[in-house]
Amino acid sequence: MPSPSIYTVAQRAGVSIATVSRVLRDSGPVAATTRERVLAAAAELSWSPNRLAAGLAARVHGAAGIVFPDLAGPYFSQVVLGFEEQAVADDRSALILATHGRLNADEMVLDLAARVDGLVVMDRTVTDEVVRCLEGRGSPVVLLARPAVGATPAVRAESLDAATRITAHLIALGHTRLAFLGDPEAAPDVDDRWRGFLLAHLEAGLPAPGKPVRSGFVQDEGYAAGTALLDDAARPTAVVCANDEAALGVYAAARDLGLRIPDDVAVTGWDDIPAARAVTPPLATVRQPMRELGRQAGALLSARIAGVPADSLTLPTEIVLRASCGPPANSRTPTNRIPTPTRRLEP
Amino acid sequence: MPSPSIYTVAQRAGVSIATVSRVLRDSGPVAATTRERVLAAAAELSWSPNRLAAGLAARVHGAAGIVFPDLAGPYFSQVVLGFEEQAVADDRSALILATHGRLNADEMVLDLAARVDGLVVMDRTVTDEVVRCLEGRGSPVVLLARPAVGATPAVRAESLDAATRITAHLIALGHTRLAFLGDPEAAPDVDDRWRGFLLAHLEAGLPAPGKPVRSGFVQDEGYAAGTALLDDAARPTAVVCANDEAALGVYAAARDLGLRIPDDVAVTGWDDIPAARAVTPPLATVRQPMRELGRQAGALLSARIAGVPADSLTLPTEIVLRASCGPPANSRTPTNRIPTPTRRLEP
DNA sequence: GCGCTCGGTGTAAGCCCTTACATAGCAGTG
DNA sequence: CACTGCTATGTAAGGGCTTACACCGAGCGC
Repeated sequence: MPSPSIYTVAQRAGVSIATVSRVLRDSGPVAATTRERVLAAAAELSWSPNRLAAGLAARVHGAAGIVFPDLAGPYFSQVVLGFEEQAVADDRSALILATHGRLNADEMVLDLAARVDGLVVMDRTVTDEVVRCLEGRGSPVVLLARPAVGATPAVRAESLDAATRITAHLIALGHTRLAFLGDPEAAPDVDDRWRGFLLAHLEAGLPAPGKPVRSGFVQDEGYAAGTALLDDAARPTAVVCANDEAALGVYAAARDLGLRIPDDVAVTGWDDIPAARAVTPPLATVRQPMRELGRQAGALLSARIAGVPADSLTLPTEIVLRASCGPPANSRTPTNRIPTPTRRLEP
Repeated sequence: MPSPSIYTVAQRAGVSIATVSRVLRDSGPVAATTRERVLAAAAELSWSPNRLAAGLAARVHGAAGIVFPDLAGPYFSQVVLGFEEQAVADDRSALILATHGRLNADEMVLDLAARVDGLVVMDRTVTDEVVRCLEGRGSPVVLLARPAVGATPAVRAESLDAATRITAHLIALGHTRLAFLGDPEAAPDVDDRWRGFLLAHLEAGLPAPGKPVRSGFVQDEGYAAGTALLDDAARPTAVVCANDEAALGVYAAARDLGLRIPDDVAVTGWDDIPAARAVTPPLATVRQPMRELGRQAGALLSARIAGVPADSLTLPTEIVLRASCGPPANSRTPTNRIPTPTRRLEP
């Protein structure tokens, strides 16, 4: 038995397919009794309209996609979840695409674009070139955690200023040998954090720090980089990490080297993942509104899909000072927060 | 200018639309020179076939979906990522749907089913009823981390045995007052863990333990539950947690209550998330192949979509003993692993 | 030379909807 | 009572692709 179609339902309800469509989409007037009959017929056949056909006719996909490098750690998960929430709120399905190492990322993204009404593109997953190509083909794009491209808006969390200030805080505590752990080339946000780190040195009149100690976003890489960095008599007294998970790797490295945090080495992270509060000492970090980033990107995308031009947006971050960056180890609930203001980028 | 269609391309290449389709789908014979011309025409117009139309004609969505409760923590992220990998490998897009608290989950899942070729359904997101309904409508389903339903197969990680053994390990260390932290009603897997916990008591001839201390999967809930549990003179000497994040919440609770792990209280988790190795002392836990769960579910789904009947599958877990569960605190690299065998459920 | 097989191509019939436009009935006007 | 203005419904034209089937010419065995 072939699955029922709008024709089957129309026949059973004794109306035309146009009326069935009207009932379902609630477009155009339908008599109450007719509506009942149609609904009943649809229920009896347990029919639901074929999305493919509906989309084809209406020229709409009813779906939005998000492209991200990986789903490693809370940051990406939360962003994706925020995006999904917004998509559902806008009555769209959410498609995901992780590029990881995949070399044909461009191709995959282009392919994905053919099945959605718009796309959120994170980080360095694809080149600006591809973004322009997408827009050229009529796919609205919103960038996330990377700079705007032409008329394509970007949603970001403030990084530069927060990085400057958390570094300045460490310097104010007396640290003079600081290291940055992370890879500025891995993501635009990390580059901002690195530049803030540099800026704080400049502003404090300190000599320029050493090059970044390259590390990815995962704990294992933080452990490896942290071990290399700290297993040295000339080790820094403070390590500013590009994200919390790498910082947790440094925690493990310090523990395995017999170093105490913050007495022997101060550590800061970025993101404020839950584990940051579970470790001892609690990890000082910069909180960014991960879920909100995804949600806002989704909302901007919806606007663009609707034809409304959208401006770029920078969400505020919040410095969260905790015991890992130097306050006496005996302080019990070190959660002072210094908010930074929201700001909108000029178009 | 309307976007190009297969007709535009055919015209430009001087062939019929059938030939264009053949070139693109590589179905049927096409002369090499003709192929070139078509490809060139498509490139010049930067045309790519409309997926909606293609899907409609071929009666295929080229997409698979996964339904999960939330994306909180590494477990769900990794599972989803594994699923995405498999989907891409099978040349399908991945759709996600988080049900969170949303009360109309059933409806949303049914809606999602209308836009994919098959669905992976995790945990208690929807009832068995809905699963049957989906299958009834011709949507293949694979269950994940929940029991099979009729002919719908399930992919799971072994829980009962591992829970029995890690509890037995604690008992062997001399613990007699153990508590289980987690909500057996929250997820079938947690229920298995709870039953394993009970079983170990039985086997050891210990009196039945108290009821589970209810807690969700997130750290904050673990903290709250842990605080309530430990802030009591009659506190247990060991806490078996339903997952690592809740266990990390217990870590924070213990710290805030001035209790030492494992001297004052032993703690175990579940999942073996990266942070389990970063905390001090390292967290003993049960590793489950999170990514692999998602991948296998995706693979089974592909099989079912292809019309191949698929059997349920249980993946092995691995007990990872670390300092949190009792070995002297000075032991440095406590990573003994006790593997459990893979097994297949009989159909 | 003759029918045959077969590679290469075109024709046209769907796939299942949405929606502009046409039609019909009916209550309310002047 | 003809006419207007609705509301309720039907008709039919797509939307952009896949694919069964028909067709045509060329190489081939005999």
